[in-house]
Amino acid sequence: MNIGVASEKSGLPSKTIRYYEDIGLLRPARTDNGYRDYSTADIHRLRFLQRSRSLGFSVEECRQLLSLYQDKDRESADVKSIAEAKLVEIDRKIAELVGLRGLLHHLIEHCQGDERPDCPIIDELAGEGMVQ
Amino acid sequence: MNIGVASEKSGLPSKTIRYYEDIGLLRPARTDNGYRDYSTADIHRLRFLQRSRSLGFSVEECRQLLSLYQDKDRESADVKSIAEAKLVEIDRKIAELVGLRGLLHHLIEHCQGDERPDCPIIDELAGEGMVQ
DNA sequence: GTTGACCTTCCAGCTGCTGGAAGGTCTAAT
DNA sequence: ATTAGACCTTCCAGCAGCTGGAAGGTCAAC
Repeated sequence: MNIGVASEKSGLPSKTIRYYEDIGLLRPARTDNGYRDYSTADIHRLRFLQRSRSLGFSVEECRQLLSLYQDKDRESADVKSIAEAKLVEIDRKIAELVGLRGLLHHLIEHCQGDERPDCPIIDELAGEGMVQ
Repeated sequence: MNIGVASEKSGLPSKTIRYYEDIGLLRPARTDNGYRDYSTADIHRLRFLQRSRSLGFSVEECRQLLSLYQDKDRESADVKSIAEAKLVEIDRKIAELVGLRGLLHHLIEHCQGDERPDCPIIDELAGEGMVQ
């Protein structure tokens, strides 16, 4: 299978697939003309990568998960601990964004949004607002 | 004021302050020896940048906000629209993370986390799980 | 035989810094 | 007067995770 087909089947751009190869995530065979030749197992790996990346795992985490995926003797505890760490991280990010959202929303509510120069958003950013 | 003092007063690392100068966000004076010399107005700008960055605005958005900050004839509507766009973006990010969190949580709940190789997390990433 | 769609490699750039090297300057203690 | 150290300067390189583009090889159809 050429890279274009692999791209279509995995949902990853060709560029990304080549990049994953560059950083050693997978090594497809090559045909005589030098084209990459993907097996169905390769496609499974690519789809696995696509899914784990879109679930928010870093490339390095994906590397670990992929090796666990390919390891028939893996312990599910190994996978679970990676996933749990990621969950904690996601929770932290959500909390941060929710805090940000609250502050921004508050500022927008208090801004007239008219043609005058008075603006509580600017005041806050300048450190003169009521929200410290 | 030397860059070290400016760093302390603004809460930004010296490296970052130099970087902001590189990309044209501010141009401090220089003393005879070539050292950067920050005025109190510069410190205000740096604090403004620090706050807007930590509120999640991109450097380019900060550039716009900073020019509005320095524009005495600005219209608050201009600032409000930037802030509102950012709010929409934050909401989108939160929704995405919450979705992610749900899926990951679900997977973790169903994983034994023991010494056996069966693992629904891996199964899902491989595209064999019940969550598509 | 030529067009156009594919494929290859390599190099550069994106965001927003951060680290480090190599060197100049200033201050305070000896 | 010297010297240690804490500052400052510039420049170059790298982080993640791609993405774009150039320059060229290959293949299938017309």
